[in-house]
Amino acid sequence: MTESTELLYPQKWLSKASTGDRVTCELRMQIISGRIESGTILSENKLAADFEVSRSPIREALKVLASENLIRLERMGAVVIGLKEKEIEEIYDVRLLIETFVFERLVKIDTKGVVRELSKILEMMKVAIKYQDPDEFSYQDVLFHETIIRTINHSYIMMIWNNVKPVMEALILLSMRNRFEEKYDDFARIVKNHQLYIEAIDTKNRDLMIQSLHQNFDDVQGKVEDLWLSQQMLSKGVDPEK
Amino acid sequence: MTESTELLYPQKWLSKASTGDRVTCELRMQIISGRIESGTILSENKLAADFEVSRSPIREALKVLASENLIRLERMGAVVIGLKEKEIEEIYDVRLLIETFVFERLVKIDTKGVVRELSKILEMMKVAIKYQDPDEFSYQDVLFHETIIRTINHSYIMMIWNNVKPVMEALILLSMRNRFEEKYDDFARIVKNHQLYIEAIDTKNRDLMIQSLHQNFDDVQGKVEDLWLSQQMLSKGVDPEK
DNA sequence: ACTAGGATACTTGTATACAAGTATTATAAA
DNA sequence: TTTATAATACTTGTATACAAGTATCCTAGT
Repeated sequence: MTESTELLYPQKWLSKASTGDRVTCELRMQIISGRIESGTILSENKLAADFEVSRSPIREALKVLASENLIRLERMGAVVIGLKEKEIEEIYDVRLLIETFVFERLVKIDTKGVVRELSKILEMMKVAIKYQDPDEFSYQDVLFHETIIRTINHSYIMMIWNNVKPVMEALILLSMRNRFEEKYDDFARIVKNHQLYIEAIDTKNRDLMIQSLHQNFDDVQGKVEDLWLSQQMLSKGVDPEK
Repeated sequence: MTESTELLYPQKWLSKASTGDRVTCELRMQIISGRIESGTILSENKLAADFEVSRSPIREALKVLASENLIRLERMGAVVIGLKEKEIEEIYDVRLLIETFVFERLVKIDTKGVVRELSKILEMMKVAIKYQDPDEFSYQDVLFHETIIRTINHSYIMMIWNNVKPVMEALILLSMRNRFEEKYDDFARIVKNHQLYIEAIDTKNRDLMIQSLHQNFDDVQGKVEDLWLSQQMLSKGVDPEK
């Protein structure tokens, strides 16, 4: 497989990243986007040849992706698992689990600071929409949720977040790029949901928070299937089943 | 630092493990036990010299320990974080989070199989007590909870478990070794709590489950401080404050 | 005495070499 | 034709070499 295909991960996010990190991010995107199909067996040597790097950063990347449940390390080669509907739902479960836990802590502390911070991020998201920059929008979206989580200062919840964050980031990135081209008016709703989330935190309204959290998920999940289909058609022609 | 100190991690659990895994497990135990104090700066070269292996398995170990929040990888060296009270409580949070989630799924499915399996494990735990084998007991204890979690077939919950499991394992291991020497009759209560847990799953009694989960935590947590003190005195003499 | 600058001894990240083990394939014998 | 065996081409795991960057310490100059 020659390297004639373009890179999926935003290069400007990798300005100071190591080769290992670059490989990790790019491989992750290729797996989640479906460019590398699930079931594929990856070999360290082959990947090293494809990426034109040594096995060291490749090994590093595979370890990370395995910890994210995107691949499964076996005796001979790494088997690509990828993200199917089941996995997407599971990630949703985890995110719901994390953020509801976080919310329970948030209602006990002063949230003025974080509300202000979230408002700023939301403004940034609006600007990203205005200038039609899906990558910037995705970055701010992920940052939005990370900011909320970081507030409660819980290192082991943060650990969980750090494990799901890259996958979520990739998922949102792909979804947003797709929608900037087709369903541009979706973004008004997304912004509104985030506004609702901020309000929930500000007023410490538990029900409102759950509601906006679910809606926010629907925003991503609803269009994921479209994404797959387009990606799959792009990569292997037709056959949209199985 | 010459290697005149004995190994903390059960060697028989490492029969087919790679050098990297051995280093990971041993380093984890040394950090959690306090033999390596928090704040210590670890260097790859020094560790490689101490363990008499190359830097490759050391690097692997440090990456894993960093993902478990036991160390923090920085520019020059890895800073040991370790487990203080705060971290222990956080791990407890995560475990409560996971297992309550799991329970909500369990009540919706047939639990005959898992109840039987758990009963078997509990029998094994009793045997381990009878023959005063703290390592075997700890193994079965961890297996008990893993079995519960595995039942719901949720790869991303499993991912979280896989991240906290090694830390919990080490914690339980150290705690149990300590208690086999001093508070032998604690085990009757532990067994009883596990019996309660099984019953909760069998009868799908949510309250009972929460109750036994909390008690089970108290079993571990209650004695953790003793453990620290003994370990700290063992490693650096006196001074039990700060 | 004190500061500036450079040599030195670290650090990590990547590439490469080697060892040991496993799947595959081809060949030879029944 | 089928089966057993041996050679080969993989695989991963570990060790080592090298490059680039950073902290430290020592020296020289003021």
